[in-house]
Amino acid sequence: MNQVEIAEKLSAKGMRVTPQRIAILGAILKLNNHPTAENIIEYIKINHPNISIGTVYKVLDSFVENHLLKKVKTEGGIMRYDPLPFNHHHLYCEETDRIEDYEDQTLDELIIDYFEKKGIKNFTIQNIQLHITGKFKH
Amino acid sequence: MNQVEIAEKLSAKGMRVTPQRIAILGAILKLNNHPTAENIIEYIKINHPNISIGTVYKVLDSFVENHLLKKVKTEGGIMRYDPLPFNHHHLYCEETDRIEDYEDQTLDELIIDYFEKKGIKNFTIQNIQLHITGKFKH
DNA sequence: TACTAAATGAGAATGATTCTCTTCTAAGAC
DNA sequence: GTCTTAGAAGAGAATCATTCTCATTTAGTA
Repeated sequence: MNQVEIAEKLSAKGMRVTPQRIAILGAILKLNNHPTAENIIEYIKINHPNISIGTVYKVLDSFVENHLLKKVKTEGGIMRYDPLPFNHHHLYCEETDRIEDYEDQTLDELIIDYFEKKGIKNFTIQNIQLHITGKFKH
Repeated sequence: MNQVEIAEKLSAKGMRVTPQRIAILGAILKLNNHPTAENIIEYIKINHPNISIGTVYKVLDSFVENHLLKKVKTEGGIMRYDPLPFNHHHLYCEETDRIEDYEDQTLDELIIDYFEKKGIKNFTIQNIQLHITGKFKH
């Protein structure tokens, strides 16, 4: 996704298009590894040494608010970010701290069907996400 | 679970039985809401005002290492803890920050069967956990 | 081109967690 | 029951991740 496309995404969300925001969203898409704020800061420092840490945190928050990003569920401590807007699942490797997206429409349908029939007492489901832990083979 | 049972659990894991450890694990079981370290500290301060914050963090870490607790997957920032040792799923209410355990053996079998047949390319599955977000009705 | 509300930069502040060093104690040996 | 000691705890400093504050800059509209 190039800068023009990113700018369009921002506009579409009613957000001002600033070089910092383009850089930050671009970094996340390029890194493509559910990065932490620190990963993102390190990455953009190369081409944008003047973007401040506070700005990165504020921009990330505004992206989450505007549904351009989602925070990844991890075991706490440090936030990680996910640019994929549509629902998907995650593969976690605890050894390497690597998180990969996992999409499986057949399984989605299976689970959605199951809960349409069964439901959960006293609970209205809004989203279902699988977190699969294990090991990557490479 | 009373103090004797907690002590037995600690012994069974080869851990020294100390009043602090009994108090901390007891608090988590009593709170029964995937508490943060701060929640736990506040709770045990009532009956154990001298247990230090550093101790609580160290004890929590040792419980995780010894499989007495698991860290809950959340969207980062603050760690929460889960005393249930066997696999289960979680219901998340983002409005209230409430997390409830969800067990569904039928669904477990369905998903395990599915992955036994299908598998995931380049990935060895170790555990599958559902994270269901939505709203509690009370 | 001018204007201004929104965004950014920079660094201080905050909160959550980890670290360090001294003191205490659980549990094993006798 | 006493002694010993490795492991645990207490206390507070240190670190880290994130948030806050205020002055300055700027995107986008008129």
